Order: sequence, then structure tokens, then C-alpha cells
Amino acid sequence: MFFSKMLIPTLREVPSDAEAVSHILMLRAGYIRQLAAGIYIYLPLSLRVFDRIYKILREEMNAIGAQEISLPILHPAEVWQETGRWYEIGDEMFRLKDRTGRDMCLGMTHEEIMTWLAAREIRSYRDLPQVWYQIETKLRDEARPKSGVLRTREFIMKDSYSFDKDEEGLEKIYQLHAEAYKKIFTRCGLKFYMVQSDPGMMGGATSHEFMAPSSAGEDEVILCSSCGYSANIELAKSIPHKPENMDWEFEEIHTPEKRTVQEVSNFLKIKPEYFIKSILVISNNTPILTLVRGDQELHEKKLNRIIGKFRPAHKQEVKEILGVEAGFIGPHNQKIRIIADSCLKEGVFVSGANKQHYHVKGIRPDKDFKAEWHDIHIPKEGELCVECNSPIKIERVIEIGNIFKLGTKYSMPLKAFYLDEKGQEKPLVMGSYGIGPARIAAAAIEQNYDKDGIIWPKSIAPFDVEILPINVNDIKTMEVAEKIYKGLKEKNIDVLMDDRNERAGVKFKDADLIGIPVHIIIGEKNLKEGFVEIKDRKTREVTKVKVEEVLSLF
RNA sequence: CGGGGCGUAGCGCAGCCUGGUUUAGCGCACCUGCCUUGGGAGCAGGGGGUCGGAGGUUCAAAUCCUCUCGCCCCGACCA
Repeated sequence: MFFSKMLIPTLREVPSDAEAVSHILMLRAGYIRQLAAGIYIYLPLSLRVFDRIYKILREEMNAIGAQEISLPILHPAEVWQETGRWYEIGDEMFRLKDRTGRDMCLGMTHEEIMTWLAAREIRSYRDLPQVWYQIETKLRDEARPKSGVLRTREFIMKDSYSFDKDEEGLEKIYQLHAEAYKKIFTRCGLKFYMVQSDPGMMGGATSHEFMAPSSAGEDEVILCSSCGYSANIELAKSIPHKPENMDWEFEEIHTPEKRTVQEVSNFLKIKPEYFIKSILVISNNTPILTLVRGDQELHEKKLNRIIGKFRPAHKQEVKEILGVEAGFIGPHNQKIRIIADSCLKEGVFVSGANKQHYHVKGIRPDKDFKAEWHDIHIPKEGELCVECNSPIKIERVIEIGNIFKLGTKYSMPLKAFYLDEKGQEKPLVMGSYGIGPARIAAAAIEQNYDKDGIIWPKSIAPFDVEILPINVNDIKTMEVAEKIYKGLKEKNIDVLMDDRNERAGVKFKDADLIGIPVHIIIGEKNLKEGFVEIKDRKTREVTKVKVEEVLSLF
């Protein structure tokens, strides 16, 4: 491919509304343009990257026996109504009507449609298992599209769905997917972790996420380097360090106008880790008192899984329900439900006294209050692993894939049944598995760039080699350039030739920006001695090579 | 949806506070010519703007006021 024939609109300056590295570089290097919030145009260079990612996806999916099919993006409402998601999902679903007034929606995922198909076409245990996948567009009306291509409203996803006769079969195909995913991300040149993830409010099911470490990510995971425990921070458990046990007697202390943990801590000269932080929340119109240690924060998602939807109580409500101003509330003598973080189970603490301007010191769990114990704090770096007691690390990550055990959540309502060996009708046991190719590309950039531009992993680069003839008006230069170009193409190497009549600086800058892994630089001076240069984009190492020997290196 | 920021040429920005010396400007990009060819060259000439939109105040609005649309960031959300 010749540079002059390809749409590669590079930008010298950083577009003002881009912040994430991958966003800036994809814009500057001429890979994408933005049409509207969360809606992108993919230019020729990015299509080449995607094609390479798709190829890897197909190879690895086919290798585990998955079959590619293609489902519509436009769906009739009825299918979604049957599983109830038509009603459960809110504004995130794009909805529309056809000309006859029939309700339709744009697919944000394809469990319903795949199950619809399975319900019609799978009848016998002899047909099982089946794994179907597609690489198709999804549409979600995201509340906040962000970070360029990382969170968009329209995006392509590789999604596969497995149908089995039982849990055992599901487990097997789930593991096959996990292995395939590891191969895929490894082949794409990414650093990644497979972590436990929140299966959502549906309960029961297991799920894992594949996470590429990057500061541009929206998620955080905790990692234990000693036993390998890894989980999304939304459900990750951890053990906070235990402070030395104090042998305080129960006593009320006057703490005038001292409300926050920090204020009381300073006032009493007692560290926050000896405090019980009491937070009143309202769930289902019922007040619940939640307790975390003074140096911890309440993890709303974790609490959400225990008590369902909730909101913090208003100041006025605290006074009405507990009879004392927020800031002086505590767990003892409370009659309402109490949920406390496990790290408060042992020890002697300070908390509000349920009396204006007073706190109590020497409060003991179980003796002075009863609670349901759960891990409800936000984990912090350096806390201990629940599995092996080693210090944990926290890293920011981009979610690049997930795998889900669905069970019969979709097969039941959509009546996707099969007949087993005994002629008994049973629901298909399902799993679903997703990968976002655009996120792979963006994560690859986030993990591989320098001040001059992108450094693509070889496997997903838009081209393998870029040839840079410095002076296109020099006949000898062009002769050699074209010879190498042809030779590489014959070897099935994807090569971009910068045939533009531009100054050397412009070509070098653009080549570095675009990030093709290998550059062959053809300059007049070197050529006089029979040499060209081969430059490694990543290491910037340049080697002089005899013109005749170039092709043998590839 | 809450909080913050920003909309002036393709891109990056100045001008706005304090309305009129602005025929709306600068850098880059673009077009023509010369020159140049190893890290985004130089000189000369040139094209490109309903100042996001609507309404209002005023003799006069990019500039002040009201409404509205769009985009970005933080948070909530993310089946």
C-alpha cells in the first residue's frame, strides 16, 4: 500500500477534547474521527488493525469448536419482553418503532436472540453442546461515553454463547473460553489479568473478567502476587491490618462539636482505626445501620449485594430514626438492623454515643452491639489477601473481555428446551462470553507508546513494515524502495510505502506516530555505499543493512 | 442525571472581563510560485469565518442578558 493512496490524516496538534493516550494517538495518527459523543468513524488504518484482531479471534474461537454466525442488530421487542429485560433495562437501550408502530430495539447484547435461535434449532441432547459466536455491532446509549474508543455507544463485540445439557458441560466450555481468551490476549500482545468479577444482581452465576492494566482504565482489581488471588475491586475481599488491641473500659466522653472521625480522632488523640464509622442507609424504606472502621470507606457495591438498592439517609432522617444528630450515632443500644464490616468483629473501639456531643470509648462488638458481619469496605493497597494473608496490590485496568455462566436464565423464559436421553424436556444451560476488539486496540496503545506515538505489538499492527524513501525524486532511491516493496509483498508481508513528496522530518514523525513496528529507511547517502537502514520502532535501534540482504531478513 | 469546563477557519488558540480602532486576529494545515530534501524547512503571494443556535438589551454585540444545542472532564450509571 502506498501512503499517498491511503487516507491517513495525521494531526500535528493534540485535539482539545481528547485526554486518554489512546484517544489522542488514534486521533493524531489518523486512525479515527469522532462523529458524536461515543460514536466513531474508523479510518483505513484502524480497519487493518481490527482485521488482524478479528483473525486472531476467529482462529481461537474456531479452535474451541465455536461456529461463527451473524445476528441482526435490529430486534423486535417481544423477545426482550419475554425475558423481562425490555422492562428491566432503562435508558441504556436504544428503542424505536417501525412504520407500523411495532416496538423495536437496537441490540446491546445478544443473549435473547441467540437463545431464540437455540429454542428453535436445538431439540436433542445429541445436538449438544453448541457454541455460536459473532463479531457484530452493539449499541448502548451510555450515560457517559468517554476516553475515545474505550467507552462508546456503538461498538463491535465478539460475543459467543454456549448451550449445554448441564452444569458440567457449561463448566467445560467455560474453561475452554477462559483458555481461548488467554491465548487471544497474549497473541494480541497485551498484558492482562483474569479476575473474579461481579456476576451482578442475578446471583448464583460465576463470571470472570479479563483486564488489561492501564491508567486509562475505569476498573480496579486487587491482585495477590503470592497466591494469585485476583478480583475486581467491586467484590474483592481483603483483610485490613489489625491495630494493637486496647483495653479500654466502656466510658462516655464529652466531644463537643466533634462529628467526623477525623475531628474526634484529633480531639481524643486516638487513631481512626480505633473508630467505628456508623452510616445510616435506607433500603426499601427500612433504615439499616452500616458500620465500617474509621480508616475505611463503605463499599457501596458490596453493600448493595447484601441489602439491595439503598441510599444514604438524610440528616433529618437520622435524627428522626435514631434520635440523635449524625456525627454522634453509634451501634450500641440500636434496635435496627446492623451490618458491620468483618474487621470490626474483634477489638475495642470508639464510636458515637447516640447522645449529642458525646462519644463512647471501649465499645466491644457482640457485647455492646450485635451485627451481621460482611466484608463491606473498599480494599486498600497493602491490606492482606483473604486467601493467603500476603499484602495485596491494586491496579487500574481496562476491561477487555468477560466470561459469564448464565445457567438457565434465558433458556427458561424463551423456552429453549431439549430432550435428554430419557426423553425428558430440560432447559439449555448457557454461558456468554464477550471481547471488545476496539478495547484491545486501545489497550494495546495504552500499554505501548512513547512520546512520539504508537508502538503496535507486531501481531495487530496495521502493517508489518513501513518503507521510507527519503527523497522520492531520486531515481536510485525509488528503484531500491520499489524493489524492496515488491520483495516483501511476495513474502506476504504487509508493507506501507511512504511515497509522499515530503521532507524527511515529516516522514519520520508520521512513521513514529502511526507506530508500524519496523521502518526501512532509504536515504541517498547510505545508498551510495549500498546500504539501507532498518529501524525498530520500539527500541529505536537502527541497523545498516546491505540492499541485497534486506529481503532475507524477513 | 448531579458537579465543573469549553464552543471564534480543517487543527490548536487569542480577542470577551471593561460593547465601538477589528474590514474578527495569530500559529499550523491548505492552494500558487521559487527554493529545499536525514527529524514536522525558508521566502513571496493567496483562499477559507452566518464568532454553536435562537431570542433580547443597545445607536452599536464574538463581547452584556435569557433560553437552547453540542462536546470534554469528575461523580452516579454501565444486564
